[in-house]
Amino acid sequence: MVTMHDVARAAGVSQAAVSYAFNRPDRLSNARREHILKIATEIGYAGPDPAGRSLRTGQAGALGLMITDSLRDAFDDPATALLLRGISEVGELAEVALTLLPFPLESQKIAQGSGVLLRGAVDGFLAYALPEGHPGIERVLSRGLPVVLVDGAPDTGLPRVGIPDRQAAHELAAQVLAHGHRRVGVLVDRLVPDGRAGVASAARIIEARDRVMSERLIGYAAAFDDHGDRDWSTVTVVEAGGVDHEVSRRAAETLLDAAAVTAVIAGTDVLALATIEVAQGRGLAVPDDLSVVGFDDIPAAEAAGLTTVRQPLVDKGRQAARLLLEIIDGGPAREILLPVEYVRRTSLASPPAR
Amino acid sequence: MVTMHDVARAAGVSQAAVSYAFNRPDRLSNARREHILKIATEIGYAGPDPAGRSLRTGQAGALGLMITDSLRDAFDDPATALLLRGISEVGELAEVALTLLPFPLESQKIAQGSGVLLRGAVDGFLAYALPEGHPGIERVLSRGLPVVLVDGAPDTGLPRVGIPDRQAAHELAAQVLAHGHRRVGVLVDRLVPDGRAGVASAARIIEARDRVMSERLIGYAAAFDDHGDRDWSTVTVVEAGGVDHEVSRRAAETLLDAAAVTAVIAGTDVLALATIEVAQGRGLAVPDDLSVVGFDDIPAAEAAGLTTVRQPLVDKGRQAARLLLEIIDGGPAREILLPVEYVRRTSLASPPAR
DNA sequence: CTGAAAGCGCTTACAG
DNA sequence: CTGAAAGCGCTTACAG
Repeated sequence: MVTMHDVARAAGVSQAAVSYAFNRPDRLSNARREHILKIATEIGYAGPDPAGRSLRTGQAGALGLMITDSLRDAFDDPATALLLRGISEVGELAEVALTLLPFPLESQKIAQGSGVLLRGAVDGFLAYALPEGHPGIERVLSRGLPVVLVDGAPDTGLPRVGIPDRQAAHELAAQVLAHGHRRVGVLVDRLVPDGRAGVASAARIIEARDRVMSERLIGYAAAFDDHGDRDWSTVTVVEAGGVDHEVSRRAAETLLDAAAVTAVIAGTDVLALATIEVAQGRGLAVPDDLSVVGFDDIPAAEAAGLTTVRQPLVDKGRQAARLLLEIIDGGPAREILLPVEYVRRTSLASPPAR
Repeated sequence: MVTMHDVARAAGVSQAAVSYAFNRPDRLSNARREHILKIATEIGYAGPDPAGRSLRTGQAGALGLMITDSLRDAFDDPATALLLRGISEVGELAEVALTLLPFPLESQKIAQGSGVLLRGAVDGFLAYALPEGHPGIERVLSRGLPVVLVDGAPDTGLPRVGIPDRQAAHELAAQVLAHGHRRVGVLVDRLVPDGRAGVASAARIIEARDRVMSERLIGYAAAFDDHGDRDWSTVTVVEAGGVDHEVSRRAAETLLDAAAVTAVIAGTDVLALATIEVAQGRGLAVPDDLSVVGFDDIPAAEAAGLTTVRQPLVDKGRQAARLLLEIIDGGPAREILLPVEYVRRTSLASPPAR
């Protein structure tokens, strides 16, 4: 490997001069600088080795991304894709790399202290939708690196970017109830990251560790409480156990099999769109036979006429990356709450006159 | 910052012992190891600092991903998402991180030697669909790190994972012609990464620097040549200038405005699906009024009944990541060609009897 | 504007 | 099974 030292010798200058040639053009005369750069190219030196620089400066030049359990899911989910877009936009501007950290599911590995989480050379972490009590957060915190939560628990004291999930869900469910629906089903992607799927018991709902889903559920339930004559306890909640299209469809099937509902409140647009598909496959017209509402307003929601809650997904990514960069630079930890908006389209109507 | 040295002092052992406690459990007695680990936790040492380890071992523990110009696009494109899934699957297994390298569009920056491309701490690069002559490749190569091309030029001598684009395109176009189409239009995402959109001149097609698109064009043209009575020169080729849904739709509009075609051969499924949308918006039935074929077989293709070419997108990612890992480990550079398959659905039929 | 020197945190070959 | 020592490639405070 050609090092700075080699270039310095070949160019007849000190090692410091070579470093300056690459990093501090102002500290060298132009001629000197160009001479050094020319020699460097000649002997095949591509520039300072990141490992050396990183050790010396204490900066990695990269942001770590902790995404739920598996990266696989991340690339499957439209909402996540938009978030990543916002994050990478900022990363690009700031010229920092984005490091996706594979997250071994076996928490034993994480706890042991092995794993990329601890070895990844990053300056800080963005933790996306990590379930509560996930050992990853703790380990990362123990490295002493800044962490910004995205869609995480609102009460940890950690800097965080999110939306008012509970209120938005409340408002949305209120709309559904205002249309007169009495037999309502709810779909969530997952409550506890154990892959379990199917009708969720009350206990399961209480032990939910995915804070975003649980906040939304609280919002839905609150809307029922507002009405004296609607009973949240009659609502069937089905958990998909994942975020992909396949499990979403299956969850919709389970719900439609389990209860004769006139409206489905889906915790995400992906679930809502899968529900519309499944309903239509069963010959149910949306919204005439079945109303469906979602959450997120992913791009595909519009074409499907889905009534939903819009959250600024790309902007959430941007804000999160900026906040992390700020904190790395010594800025204060703070919480950013982004605005949401009820989007009325055509998938919500009054229940069919039976 | 708490270092290994601090732990060693606190535990009353040598620095080497601390290193062993974390990296080579077999070189220490169990009691000793546990004592060290306990002390480490007590004084807040989370494990070896990646920067130090990286400098010492010469390994970064991360794979770099070079994706066209902007990461933004990557998260927009279903085919890329599947590729990333395959890559991350392997990364997860091998416990290496995936570093997305923001790619400044201004090639000046790259040429200057600044930029994350040179600073990113990675052990090798996966270069995805990089246009020919892109300065990034050269710079990265100059770092002396292994590079695996994914969907790149087939004749650079660099290790590469791809598919037989030309033959597959040839076969697909042959199917279109066999159905009797004479007025055919072609859609490509981009030929030259300058964002230009619209009808592509012959010169523009020749100067194409996106090798995948140009290979597919060659295949299409070859199919025309096979037929004595079809003239490739009458084919209108429209370039979208990007990969997202919006520009894809616009390209379809441009094509349908420019020529009265009975069939559209789209260079990607995203373009094909956009074409179907636009056609239906104009009151054209697919395939009765207009046949459309795509390329890739992304998940959405099936529901749309799109006739296309299936390529194993996830597997392409897996193979590429594995190959890069192999080469980093000293394995030989080689080329992997993945199989493709013509997928007949309903979007291709005979042209309407006029 | 330039150079000599220290040291960032770690791993490993070596000697015991 | 254990420890002392070297050195990975770099940047920067300091002295000139």
